[in-house]
Amino acid sequence: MYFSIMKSEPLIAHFKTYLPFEEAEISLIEDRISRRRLKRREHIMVTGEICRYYTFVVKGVLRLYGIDPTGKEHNILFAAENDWISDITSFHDTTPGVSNIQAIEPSEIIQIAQQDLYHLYLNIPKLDRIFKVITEEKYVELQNRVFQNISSTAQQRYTYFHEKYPHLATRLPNTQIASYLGITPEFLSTIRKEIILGK
Amino acid sequence: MYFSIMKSEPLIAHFKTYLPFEEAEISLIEDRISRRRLKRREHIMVTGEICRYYTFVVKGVLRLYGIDPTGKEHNILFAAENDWISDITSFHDTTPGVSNIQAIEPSEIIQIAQQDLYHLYLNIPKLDRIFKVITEEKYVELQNRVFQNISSTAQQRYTYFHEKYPHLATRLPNTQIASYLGITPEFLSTIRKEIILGK
DNA sequence: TTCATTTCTTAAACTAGTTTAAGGGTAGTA
DNA sequence: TACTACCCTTAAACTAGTTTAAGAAATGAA
Repeated sequence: MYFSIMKSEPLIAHFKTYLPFEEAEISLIEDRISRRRLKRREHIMVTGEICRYYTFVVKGVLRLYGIDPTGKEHNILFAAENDWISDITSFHDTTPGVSNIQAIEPSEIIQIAQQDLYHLYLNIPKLDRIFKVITEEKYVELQNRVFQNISSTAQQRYTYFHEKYPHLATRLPNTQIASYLGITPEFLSTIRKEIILGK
Repeated sequence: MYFSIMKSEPLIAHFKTYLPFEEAEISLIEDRISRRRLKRREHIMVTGEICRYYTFVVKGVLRLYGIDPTGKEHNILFAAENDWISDITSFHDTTPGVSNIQAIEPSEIIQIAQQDLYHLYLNIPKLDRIFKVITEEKYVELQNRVFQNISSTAQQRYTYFHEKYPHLATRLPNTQIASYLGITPEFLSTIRKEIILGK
């Protein structure tokens, strides 16, 4: 499997959008990550397993979903290019996780194992700063989603999703979007018809 | 207004649950915070204002809420003792915020202004680490809430809220809880009756 | 190119949650 | 003490979203 001379290149480019990095730091990171390809529908974690990696998406789309007591899947988030995905609690505490992570499209990812990430935190202190900022950004996104969920109708939530994530909305099957919005695919279908009819 | 010799004492105790602190660091923090009391219903931020402070709750309960286009309020989160509350985007970007923060009970808070927090980040690097962990913890909580919102009925969400936040559930008016769950107070009332009747 | 699977749509019957309106209980204040 | 504002409840009519079932359209593997 050939990628480029530096397998960490897309990840370094991502970090550099936050703070500058030196060559020595880059090669520390290069030594502590792994890179791999995923097939469509391939899982990198399932409920009950320990989440061993912090995963960065180089190419493709992944979803993190939970399963309710009746066995139904519910999409908690999507991660496309330059986004992160992991079961944070399972990863940090090394405990069995409750979520599932699956590639929706054929994808390419970079992964950092727990011990490697902790090693990097120790040797590159600005990574604490960077992941603090990344987590804050993702926290704010999630907070906006909670506000949508408690204050809007399904149609408004669907419209908001289209405006905020056009690259995802056009690329994902509607069943996946319905699951993310918390409605049935059938109801999403009627919503879409109403929007076309201008209601 | 008299609090104690160290006005930062509850905040330091909070930080020490993450990492040890030395006297020099503590006095740096002591010099960069302010402490105040809030009356019931007092606001520390309203929509359109810039959120000037990261706020730590020493005593009492605050809520962060948004207002929808029809003018209705929706509770995004509550913060009780030893929790943080702020409009993160407005705080970091110094831009007008979209949320409102209000004391539900008479409360006591510790506040850190943006410049002071950045000064502390520079001089006490482990604060980056601590706030990274705090934000991750709060992110996970919010993710669980999103899962509840998209996968459960109102009754299940109410039961979950009671189990997860008993200290809040018993202390808040039901109207505030209904707003947080994304339902009307009338429907919460019928839910509560059904639970008592064992449905 | 064909077959099998996944994805999307329609419609009818159903359930979950809202709205409106009215009334009762309680706490804070003049 | 009585007033006011707030909080909670009940019930009936309504609207938003689900379920079930069936079929059409698109996609992927052989």
